[in-house]
Amino acid sequence: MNSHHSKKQDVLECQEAQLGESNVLRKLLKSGSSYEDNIIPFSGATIITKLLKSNKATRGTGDRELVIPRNAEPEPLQEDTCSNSSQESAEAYLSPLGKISLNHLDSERLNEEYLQAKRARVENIIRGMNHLPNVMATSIGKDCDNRENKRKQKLPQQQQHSFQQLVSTHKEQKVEERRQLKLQLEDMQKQLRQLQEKFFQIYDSTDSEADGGNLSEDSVRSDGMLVGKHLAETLKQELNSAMSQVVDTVVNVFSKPPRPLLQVFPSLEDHFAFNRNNPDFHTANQRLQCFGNVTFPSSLDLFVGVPLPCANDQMEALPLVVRKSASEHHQSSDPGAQIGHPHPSLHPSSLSENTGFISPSFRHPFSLPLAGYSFQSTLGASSTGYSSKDSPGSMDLSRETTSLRTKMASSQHLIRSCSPVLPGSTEGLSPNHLKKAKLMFFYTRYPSSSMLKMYFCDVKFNRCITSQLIKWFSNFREFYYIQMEKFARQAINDGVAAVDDIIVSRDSELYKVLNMHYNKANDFEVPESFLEVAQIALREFFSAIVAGRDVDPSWKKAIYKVICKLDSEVPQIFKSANCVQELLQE
DNA sequence: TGTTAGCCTG
DNA sequence: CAGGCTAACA
Repeated sequence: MNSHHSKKQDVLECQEAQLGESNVLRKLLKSGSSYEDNIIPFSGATIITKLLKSNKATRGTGDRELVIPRNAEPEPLQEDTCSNSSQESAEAYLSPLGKISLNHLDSERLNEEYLQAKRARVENIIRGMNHLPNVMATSIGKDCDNRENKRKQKLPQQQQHSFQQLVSTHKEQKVEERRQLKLQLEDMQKQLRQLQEKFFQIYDSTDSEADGGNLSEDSVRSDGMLVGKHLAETLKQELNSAMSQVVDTVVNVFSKPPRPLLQVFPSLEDHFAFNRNNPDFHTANQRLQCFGNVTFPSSLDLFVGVPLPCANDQMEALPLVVRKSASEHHQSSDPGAQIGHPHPSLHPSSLSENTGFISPSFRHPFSLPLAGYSFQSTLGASSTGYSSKDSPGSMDLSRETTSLRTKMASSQHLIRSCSPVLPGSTEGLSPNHLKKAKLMFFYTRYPSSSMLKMYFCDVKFNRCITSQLIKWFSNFREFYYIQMEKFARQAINDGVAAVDDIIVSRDSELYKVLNMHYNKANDFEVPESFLEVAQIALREFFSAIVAGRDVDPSWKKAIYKVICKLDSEVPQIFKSANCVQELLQE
């Protein structure tokens, strides 16, 4: 897996050795598949990780207002008693049902505790920064200690004070702490920026010959090295943005009464979405998973030195690999069971084969299509929906294959994400359009060109595009009828006598083959009507062959005539530009 | 004459 | 899946 370490990474490592710098950004880029696990506690990377985690938790509930920030808490180190106690109090405070009726003193106290929890979190972050390379100032650590003492001083005695005292001292402390905290955070942000600058100086020095040191969009796209820079540049922006959020949010938190149900950090969706109307818009979950599971080095490895294809956007991912699993599956089937016989292992909701299609032209290098990635990396080959009867050894091989396929898909995706993308309606047809067309085929085998124009409204139609789209459906039909004939003949060979014995269900091999072709990821629920039409078509072929009509060279035309009348209405959702994403989220 | 379906091939 | 080709059709 790591045998093909990239030149890019070697360069990075070399430069790192020269400068004697361990680098947060590099860690982000370099960390392996268990990205989060490998991060050294309190390294700078944890900041980002925690930010991401907080968002993950937020998104996971699906209801931001009800998110309890507890989920977003940075995990304290065991020896970090300060953080621990603070977190405990914060948790007690944040318990949604435990403390409903509060008198004023209680709320003041809880307010204080809440602030402490917030401080602990910030300190946690600051500590993280303190572990960064030498560019980070040491003053932060001191501040942290001071503040720890301060908190210890004023922890328990509050209840002995009079109400007035409590309020006034409290206000003073709050104002003072708020000020200090703000300063610290801004300082932190500045230091982080310095760190980033250093990182990018390294980058600039390596490819200054290539682009004169400019970080222009065009140059960034011009080769694999620059793609890496593009990625890093984006990361830089994200870091900056994240840090600003931290500062703003914490300052904000300290300026307002405590709100247990506060959303601490903005969701990644807001953070990364370039344009919701863009068909390439990813769900936040996908993006989150991509951060959580993506193996950056692999991705980098794979696109280093690879020319960026711009002209042809249609690259179906590794059909051979997919077919392999399918053929293995077929071999395991009873030869006589090709039609209408159940095969229990295929689960309709399997999410595994997502790599069958590469989502098109994502602009954000981190927006990897990793919904499938995490499943695959977790479940391995068994998640393909097909049961494997192979030996453990070949299981591993198959697992490797799956992993490789996933990575290559990701890398292709990355490559594509770096090709120039025109805003608005696309010039050409993207892989997503192809996927959409395939899904539409489940409803219509013979779409008119006017219908295609209606359903692909995000496409700038011209003669070429229209004929390409028509050609697609022609190809779909071709495959469809070839399968029909094949399975009809097989049924005859298998001794099926009556047409009525031919049933096409979701367990049928015919259906599986078709599903594999038009719905590789198996993430779309195929309409029942498709099964009915397929059954009719299969029976037509069966009858024609049995009757010997296939001696006529044009014997299929009669069948086509029947099938073309059986198109059903394509759901309105297919008119949406990003319907593929919408459909597959269900 | 332009468009499209279908077949064959790579 | 795309390209090339033919035949059918408007």
